[in-house]
Amino acid sequence: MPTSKPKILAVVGSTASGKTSLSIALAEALGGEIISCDSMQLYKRMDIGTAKPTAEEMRGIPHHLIDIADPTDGKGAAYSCADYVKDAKAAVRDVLSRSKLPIFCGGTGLYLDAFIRGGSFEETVTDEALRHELAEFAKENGNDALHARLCEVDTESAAAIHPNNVKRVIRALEIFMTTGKPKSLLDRQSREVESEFDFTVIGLKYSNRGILYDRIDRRVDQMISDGLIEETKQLRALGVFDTCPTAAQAIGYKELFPYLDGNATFDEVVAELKAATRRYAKRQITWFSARPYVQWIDADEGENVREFEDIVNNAKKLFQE
RNA sequence: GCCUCUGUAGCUCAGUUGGUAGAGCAGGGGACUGAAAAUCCCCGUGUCGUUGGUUCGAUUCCGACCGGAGGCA
Repeated sequence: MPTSKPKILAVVGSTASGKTSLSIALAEALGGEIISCDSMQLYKRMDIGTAKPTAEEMRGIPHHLIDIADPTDGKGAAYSCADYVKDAKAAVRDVLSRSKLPIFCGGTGLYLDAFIRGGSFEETVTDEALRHELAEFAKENGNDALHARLCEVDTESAAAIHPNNVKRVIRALEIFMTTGKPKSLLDRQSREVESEFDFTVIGLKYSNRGILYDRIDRRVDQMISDGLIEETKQLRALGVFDTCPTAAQAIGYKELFPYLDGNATFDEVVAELKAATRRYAKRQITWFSARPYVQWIDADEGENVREFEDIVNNAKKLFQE
């Protein structure tokens, strides 16, 4: 006889879709606390560029899994999806212990997906030296040669990963070489475990992509006037982008380097940052659209963004059904 | 005013020794459970500035005109 599972809410959507304010309004309305699901906001010091909610925006709602890793301590680099699943589980228990509703909010689809699907990962394995070695192998012998090596030990993963996707091929090989088990087997095992939670996942959707892109443009301009350039200089001075490869991937900083180095104009670099953010939004939309568990609500209607209150009410209705 | 260069995809440009054209970027679609704001895959018809001429056939050659860049007494 299965006992009823604890209910959990999640708000997803692309960058600049408005999920942060929606999640906070829902937390206020439903007595919840936010569990961030963002691979970049979890880093300390990276505030403006990651659009981390400010204390004012949080409106007193507790936020979890923000500022939990320090990109300057050298260890932040190792943070992975597996760590996230572990940390999220602890955060959910913590929130539930206070009889509050855990509300996930974030755009890192992989992290949320891994958590929702349940299951757990084997000991996190990362071997920088091995990665480097495999990358060299691919460079010297070609992508296909590296892919062939994966094919020998894990046909299933090899079939699922394009030979040119070297990063993924390396990761699959790394998993096999450090755990002795093929990634495809581990994935299958984790799929057999059912989630211990009852999830409602709400996605914010813009039928009119132009509206979303305008929001992105405006948000980038806002970040600039909030001091993004200064923040980038500080993070750079701290060596964040050299010592923390994951943080170095964040959109919002690396795009500005050419300007800071005098190799591009300010306008060029801002345009590039906007374009990079648009591309990211597109990838997020593709990802979330393919998740069967997402229930979509419209954020826009024709040429306009809908009333925030309507959006909140629709989300509440979906959760309570 | 004269001379030279230039006008091709939303942008930057390549090309056709005359048989209606192709790259990069942007954009669109997609994949993805262990680095994911990352990584990877697929998608290119556009009055070839306008208008006359030569030609079986012109975006390509010639002329004029219009726009842009540079040079010269």
